[in-house]
Amino acid sequence: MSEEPFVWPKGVKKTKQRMEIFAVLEKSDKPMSAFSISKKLNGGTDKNTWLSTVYRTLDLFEKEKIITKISIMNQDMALYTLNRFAHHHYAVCVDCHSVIEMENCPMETFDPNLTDKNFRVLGHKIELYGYCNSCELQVEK
Amino acid sequence: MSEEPFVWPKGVKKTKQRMEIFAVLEKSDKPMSAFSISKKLNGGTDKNTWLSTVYRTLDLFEKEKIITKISIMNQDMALYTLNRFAHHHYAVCVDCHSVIEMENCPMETFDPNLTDKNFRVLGHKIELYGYCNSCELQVEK
DNA sequence: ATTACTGCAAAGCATTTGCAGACTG
DNA sequence: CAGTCTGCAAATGCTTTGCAGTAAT
Repeated sequence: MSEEPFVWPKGVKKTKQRMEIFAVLEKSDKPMSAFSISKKLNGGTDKNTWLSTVYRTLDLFEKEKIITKISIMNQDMALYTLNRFAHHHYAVCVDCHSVIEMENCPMETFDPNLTDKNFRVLGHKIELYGYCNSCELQVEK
Repeated sequence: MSEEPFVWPKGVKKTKQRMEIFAVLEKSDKPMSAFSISKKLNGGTDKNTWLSTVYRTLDLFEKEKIITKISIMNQDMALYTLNRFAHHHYAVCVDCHSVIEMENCPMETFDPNLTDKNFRVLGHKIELYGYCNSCELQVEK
């Protein structure tokens, strides 16, 4: 289940804040926004403090390949998720914006056929959109 | 090649601005940002005017299913493309942000397997990212 | 001690909104 | 003419940045 706990890069200080942010991401099975992370950190309070630190930490983690930043259609905030859980793709409800994980990846069996264009593929991002169960039921309103 | 020219929805006025914005999108084979559209409209000048109208028109077009709004990873601006060209997917250079179109769609032959989760899939969005040819050559810098 | 990090406040930037005047049908 | 649109300017909301004090190594 747990992979190696992950090593702090040298020169990077292991602060309380960073460890807490990591812990929050680790406990969540869904990608989180900077704001929702900071809310968790502040114990539910809406204190705006921390937010810039959260962003800076997320940038750092992303640079260090610890997390992945994803930006979802019609959602104004970026979401972040531990790479441990990465290479998952998501289905997003166009109504309530809830996020469901896809079990497998269409790209596993697909050749994008870009070699003639000299494009070196590093990765990919896939999103489905549609209606989740509860919003589907209310579509007529 | 050309599908039906598309009908203006009733109640929606056919103004000079809207027609020009449509024309710009029609001439471009790549998705464009609101800003780049407005630059084209202003004949290359950086006039900030128009921008809100461009956004409003793009929102309208999107609502009327004339265009599709896409938001690309690590790119802060939304991009818009005529649906006539839609259901294409893109490879984006992580360095210079140039956009290359993919010829075919991995989802054509893929079952996301979400029916058990009661998610009604309306559509999808796929992006590859990596290095385009010219950036690949400069990677060492 | 050094060097990196945090909190705070202020700035940036894409996008949205309010409003009065201008234009379409 | 009536009802929509446009331009302008100001507001919004997420994210970034500068700086002086604080904490990690």
